[in-house]
Amino acid sequence: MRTTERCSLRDRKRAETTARIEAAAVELVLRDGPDAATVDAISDRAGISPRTFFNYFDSKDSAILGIQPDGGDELVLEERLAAGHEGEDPVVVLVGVVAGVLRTGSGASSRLRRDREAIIRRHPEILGSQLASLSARKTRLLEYAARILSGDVRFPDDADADARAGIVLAMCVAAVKAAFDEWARSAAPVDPQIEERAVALIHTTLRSLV
Amino acid sequence: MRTTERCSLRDRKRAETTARIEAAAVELVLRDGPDAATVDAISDRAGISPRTFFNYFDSKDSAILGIQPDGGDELVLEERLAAGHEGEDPVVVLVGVVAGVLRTGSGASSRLRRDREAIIRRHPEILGSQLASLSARKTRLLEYAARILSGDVRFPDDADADARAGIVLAMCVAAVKAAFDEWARSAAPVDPQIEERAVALIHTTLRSLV
DNA sequence: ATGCGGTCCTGCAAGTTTGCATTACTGCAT
DNA sequence: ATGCAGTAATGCAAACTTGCAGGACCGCAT
Repeated sequence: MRTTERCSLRDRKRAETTARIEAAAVELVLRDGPDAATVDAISDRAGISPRTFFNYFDSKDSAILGIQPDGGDELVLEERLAAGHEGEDPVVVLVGVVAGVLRTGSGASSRLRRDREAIIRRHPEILGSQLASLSARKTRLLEYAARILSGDVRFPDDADADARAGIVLAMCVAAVKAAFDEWARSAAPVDPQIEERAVALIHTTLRSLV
Repeated sequence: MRTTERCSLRDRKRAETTARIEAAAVELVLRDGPDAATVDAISDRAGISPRTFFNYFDSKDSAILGIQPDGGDELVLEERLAAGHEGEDPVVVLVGVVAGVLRTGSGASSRLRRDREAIIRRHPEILGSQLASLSARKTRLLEYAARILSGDVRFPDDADADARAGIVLAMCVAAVKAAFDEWARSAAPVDPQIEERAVALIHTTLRSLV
């Protein structure tokens, strides 16, 4: 649960404010569309100042999708890394991480999750722009990608390791985006298949390329 | 030459204004840094209103690097496509196109080109953010990628063709970015090698992946 | 309970970017 | 030369985003 994280008053307040912002953002987008859901309006509804909004989220879109700023996914990532990906296909791991970042807020209520699904369906641009800034802003993600690749025997540990990590990460992001787009177009079921679909897309692409 | 494109007065004026904006942007960035080079300052120096600035370029950074808005690279792309890429490796073609978009302004004076090199070296973030928005905003690029891939026998022509095009394009963009980063770090020579380097990076990555 | 150090919230101002409406200019036909 | 239609330039306002500075609040030691 997101609302009773760790017992300090400060932490509780932060969690509550975060939840209020996410709820406000999602409700306003569903009710009035993404253009009418301005930062001012969201902040108003969440009971904070617009300046404070940006202390909680990097952008309007991040708030809508519930993507915590850089430090927030720390947990998700460490978790996945700790979950021993030894011998696993780095592509599978990375696709999982990328999809996981998009799901930072998935500890939230099922109501929120359902609403977000609807939003992504109706306004795919939002997810698109967020995915675009993923590979750009999230240096951390790149570090993790490099770390994962360095744990794979197939990848040499030379000076180009970082460059390769960037390339593989970009591939994974693009695949996740493609999988989401497909899911958004067809009135399909829910997400767990999305990661598998992304991996499958990468594999067929690679098979064609080589 | 960019300043004597097609003889209509209108076209000449447009070309001249474009050139003035690019020159102003580059000079200001070199003199005062990217933060001090505001849109207002650039527009002032170019003798236009700040609003007009955005009729010529999509963003401050695009102006600095001389990247024309979506329609601008039409020519570059058509040219490359016309130059018969039959039987050529789609990766090579795409890397060329991506690098080409970054060089839209390369018809400009050699002075401008040298200054831009210096800017990219000193402020790599600019190139980074531009590359990030490439795969996001440039729908056209994606279309071309799909077209190129559809011309290659190895790629099936099924429903996933667009998804695969997105993945390959993302790979190429990431590779070009990596190649540029490398070039920016080492006090290396000039650009023609960058495309080859990007292709090489992709190939070693693929070899490791499969 | 009080006070201290650190964190958080807020207002303000600057900068980027876009939409809309108004005005000016170019290209072309008369 | 004149006028018309389309295109370009501009001003204006709104929205997003970030840095800075002042004040409020929380956690903790005394």
